[in-house]
Amino acid sequence: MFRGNHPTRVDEKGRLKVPAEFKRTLDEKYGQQFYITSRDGKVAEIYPFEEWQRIEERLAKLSNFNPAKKAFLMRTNYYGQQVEMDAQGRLLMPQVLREAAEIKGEVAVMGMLTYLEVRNMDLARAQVEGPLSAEDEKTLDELGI
Amino acid sequence: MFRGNHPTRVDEKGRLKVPAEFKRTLDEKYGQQFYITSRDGKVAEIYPFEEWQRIEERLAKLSNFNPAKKAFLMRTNYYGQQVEMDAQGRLLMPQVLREAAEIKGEVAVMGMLTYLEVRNMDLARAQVEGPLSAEDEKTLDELGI
DNA sequence: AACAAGTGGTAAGAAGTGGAAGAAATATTA
DNA sequence: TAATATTTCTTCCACTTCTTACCACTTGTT
Repeated sequence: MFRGNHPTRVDEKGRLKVPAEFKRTLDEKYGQQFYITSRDGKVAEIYPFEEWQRIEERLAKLSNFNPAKKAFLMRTNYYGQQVEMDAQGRLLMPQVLREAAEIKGEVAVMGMLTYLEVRNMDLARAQVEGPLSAEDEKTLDELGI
Repeated sequence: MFRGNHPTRVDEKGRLKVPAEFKRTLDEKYGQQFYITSRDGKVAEIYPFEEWQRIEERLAKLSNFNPAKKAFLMRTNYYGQQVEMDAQGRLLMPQVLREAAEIKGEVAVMGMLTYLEVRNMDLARAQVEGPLSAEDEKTLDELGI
């Protein structure tokens, strides 16, 4: 299960160094194959291939004419590529995605339990600056968080 | 149950010495694993891992599209890391969080019953200086406090 | 004085980085 | 169209930096 933020770098060749903490989990639970994509072009998503296949299975239950399925596949196919980790623990990020999400230099790699999200560090920081809205605090308060 | 303020220090390597008083409770009730994060970037929160999982369970009840859940997870994921205590009773604070909340040198560790809050000592002092606002006093008065 | 708590340093190994060599793809020219 | 040149991409190797686990000392407390 992936949790928390482990900052890392993407070099000029577009290779993302997988943070050691996440790599340990990947090595013991998954293979070397990954599917890297995005559903909005702002955040890159790294799926161990086995996890991506689960998503495909769920999609298979929907008709090929289902608009949500078509829209989702259009996006994930556009940004996506199957990628293998190299011997140094790096992943080559798809170029279209790198350009769309400004994935270069310092990036935040955030654990989303079953997969990883990659964001441009500056954009991520900007997004979390400032307090939660009063409305959001109320929702969380009701849950006892 | 954690209560009160036990000041301690964070060394240049970012290691926070857990005050003995809190460590006793941690040793007898919890494991060595912690989730350290923040919801506002101003105050670090240290959760025994078991306690953090409870929060995750409560969040699981909300839809992934719930704005409060999204905002909360974005922040806690951005600042957060899973951390293990070393043999000397120290916790390595995540670097992004140290920088955001100015966690270095003298800090206040305050017991929040199920978890701990860590603040830069100077900022904490400034925050408690001066009297309570008239509005706050009124609220408390109505409760008979 | 003895023990618990807190602090600092170090060295081995892990993590991270850059670059060179080889392979593949594309372009160029006869 | 085929042969060759050029460029881009990819894989692999070697070096450097940094982390972290451990050890040892200092300070404080009972």
